[in-house]
Amino acid sequence: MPLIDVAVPVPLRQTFTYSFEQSLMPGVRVTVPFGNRTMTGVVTGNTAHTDNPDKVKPITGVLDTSPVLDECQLTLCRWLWQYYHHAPGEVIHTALPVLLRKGASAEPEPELWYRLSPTASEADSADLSRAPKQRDCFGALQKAPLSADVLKQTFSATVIKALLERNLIEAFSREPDSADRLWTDKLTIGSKPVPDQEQAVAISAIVQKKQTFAPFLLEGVTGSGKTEVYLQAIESVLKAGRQVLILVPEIGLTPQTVSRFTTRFGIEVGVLHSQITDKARLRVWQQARDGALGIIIGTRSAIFTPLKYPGMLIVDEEHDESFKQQDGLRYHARDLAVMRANQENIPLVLGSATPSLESLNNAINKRYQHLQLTRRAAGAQVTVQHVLDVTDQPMRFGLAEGTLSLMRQHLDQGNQVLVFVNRRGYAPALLCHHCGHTESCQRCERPYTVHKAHRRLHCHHCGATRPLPASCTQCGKTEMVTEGIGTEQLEQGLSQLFPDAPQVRIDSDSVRGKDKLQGMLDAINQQQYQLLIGTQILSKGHHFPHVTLVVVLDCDGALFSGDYRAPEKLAQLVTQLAGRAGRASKPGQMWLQTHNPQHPLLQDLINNGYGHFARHALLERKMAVQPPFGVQILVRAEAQDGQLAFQFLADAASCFEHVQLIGPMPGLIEKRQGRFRFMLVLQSDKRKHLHEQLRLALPAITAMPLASKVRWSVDVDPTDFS
DNA sequence: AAATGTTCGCCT
DNA sequence: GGCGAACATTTT
Repeated sequence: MPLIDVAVPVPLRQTFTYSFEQSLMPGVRVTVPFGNRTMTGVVTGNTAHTDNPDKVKPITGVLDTSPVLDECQLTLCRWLWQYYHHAPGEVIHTALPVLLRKGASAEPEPELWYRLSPTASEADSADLSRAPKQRDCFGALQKAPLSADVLKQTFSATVIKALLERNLIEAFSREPDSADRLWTDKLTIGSKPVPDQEQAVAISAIVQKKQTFAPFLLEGVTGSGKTEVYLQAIESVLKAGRQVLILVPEIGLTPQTVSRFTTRFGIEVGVLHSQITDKARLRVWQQARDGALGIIIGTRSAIFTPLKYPGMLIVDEEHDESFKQQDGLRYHARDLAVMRANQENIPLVLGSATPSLESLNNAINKRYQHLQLTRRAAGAQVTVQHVLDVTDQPMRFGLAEGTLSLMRQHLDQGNQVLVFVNRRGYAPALLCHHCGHTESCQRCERPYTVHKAHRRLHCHHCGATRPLPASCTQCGKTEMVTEGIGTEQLEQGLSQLFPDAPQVRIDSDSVRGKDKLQGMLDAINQQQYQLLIGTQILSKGHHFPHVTLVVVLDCDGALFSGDYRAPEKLAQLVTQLAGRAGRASKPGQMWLQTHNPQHPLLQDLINNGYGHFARHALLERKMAVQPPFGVQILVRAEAQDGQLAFQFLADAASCFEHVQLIGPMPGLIEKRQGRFRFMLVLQSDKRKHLHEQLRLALPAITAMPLASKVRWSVDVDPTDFS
């Protein structure tokens, strides 16, 4: 009997060998006995040898006639479990839509359709004269049978139900049409602008590389028309009958983004994001696999979407942190996109106004072809950036006098002003004026954030909340004072200082609910508000043409953070924010409040721009042998008893030779949800060597007695050190 | 991870 | 001796 390797969804770094009467195609789902239960696994290969022949059991069921993972996807999965040192079963689990993990059929379900019942006749139509809706519905079905989906767009469920009860129509099920490449007929190219010279160069460079692996870094300042380059490159791929997969950051997938593609090409676009239902996700997966969709646009996990006719991959805003998964299989979708494009032999476009240092380095080394858009289209304007020294300045709600008078000027001219703070809530801490005690979350040992609107304290690390205390929990005195400024307090303060300027606050608290953000953004651009207060969300993808002044409240935190990536993140944020404001007739300006106006990073950024800053930052990384010049792998551990987590990492550390070790040390957030967190950084200048060392050490680490007592995980190429 | 089997302390 | 909690073992 042939032996078959199966990836079973358990957190063990191995596949399991089963037997079956015949060999099976890799990528086919099977049910297998596992311990005392049965599980759904995926065939990864056929094998001749096994180390434990006496343990081999037979496969009990085969779920698929054709594989749910094609050759290319399986290769990517193998790469994933080796590169990220993760359990094969869990890798395959993440690569499949939820419903397929649960054993649902991978083939499209028969659709529900309606037609006239054989007994119905012309005369029945007349009987319906007193029920006009039913008569119309009957009339529609007289012409041709219709699918339930289509019928329900015009008629309500009650109308259909009534006709069914009268036995005038009947339901039947029908195999869905094979829609393979039907979109090629519908493809129409909407009106498009003539690209400028830089755009034209970029487009032709990409279009040339059909059906070959070719990575591009498209570095385009905001307003330089990156999207137009995407659109015209996509056009050429679609015309060749090939599919395009586009990855966007979590926050960037708005109806507007999608409509840019539908209006240009007139074809349906498959959309994948975290909000979508399991059923809808499976449907897009099937349609993409069957070649029924020309364009698929989605967030991180969309990188696993199968394509029948792969033509091109695009990662927009490639620097965005949301492309890196921060739990389970900690893959980076941008890096996986590079592997995938290589595997599928198609071009890959990584686009950003503020490219990651990793991608920029690859472009400088000529591993990626570097395409630059430096000119802004007519109508866009450079926002001038300044530093505002707040040392010894009297501050009101976190704003210096100088800042306030600037704001007054811009508001008086009828323009919009955007104030950026990176803290939600009213204030980041509540303390006792008498004894100095700071109210802190017991589980995280971090100060609570004050939310005045809800009259509660919230822990932003673990989500715990409790009522706002009237008196100090330590000494019982009732004089409680807040420390620091959050969006909520700023909103309140600014309404006092500028009572005539209508204002709006945009942070994850105020935009809870799916269409709320869009509504607020529309209202802003219709100039219903003059003063915009908000967090990160404001820096992502939306344009504010009436904003002429951007104020960043405090950038000192990022300059002296324990996270060596913090300056890069600040530079990206500031540059993205600056790119959101103003237009030709109303140029914008930006002021960064700081206690360190002479800080070289700040000076470089505002005087020379992100591109220069990033190249300089790369030099510093090179000297420090930090990524992308050095390789890092993080081993994290957490436990209720901090000593156990620390000891586990200390034991793990002793398994390595010739690897630079940092730690074990506490995480940037030392305690979360009642567990103490530690990390061990493995570092080397040679990627292969580090991975080899870890591969050799992992069996020993897994076998350590403490390994089952603490929660631990491996994070390759970490971006977050909390 | 999850389900089993094993050990051990405490109660009557 | 009986019971449940805590801990250890196994998974092909």
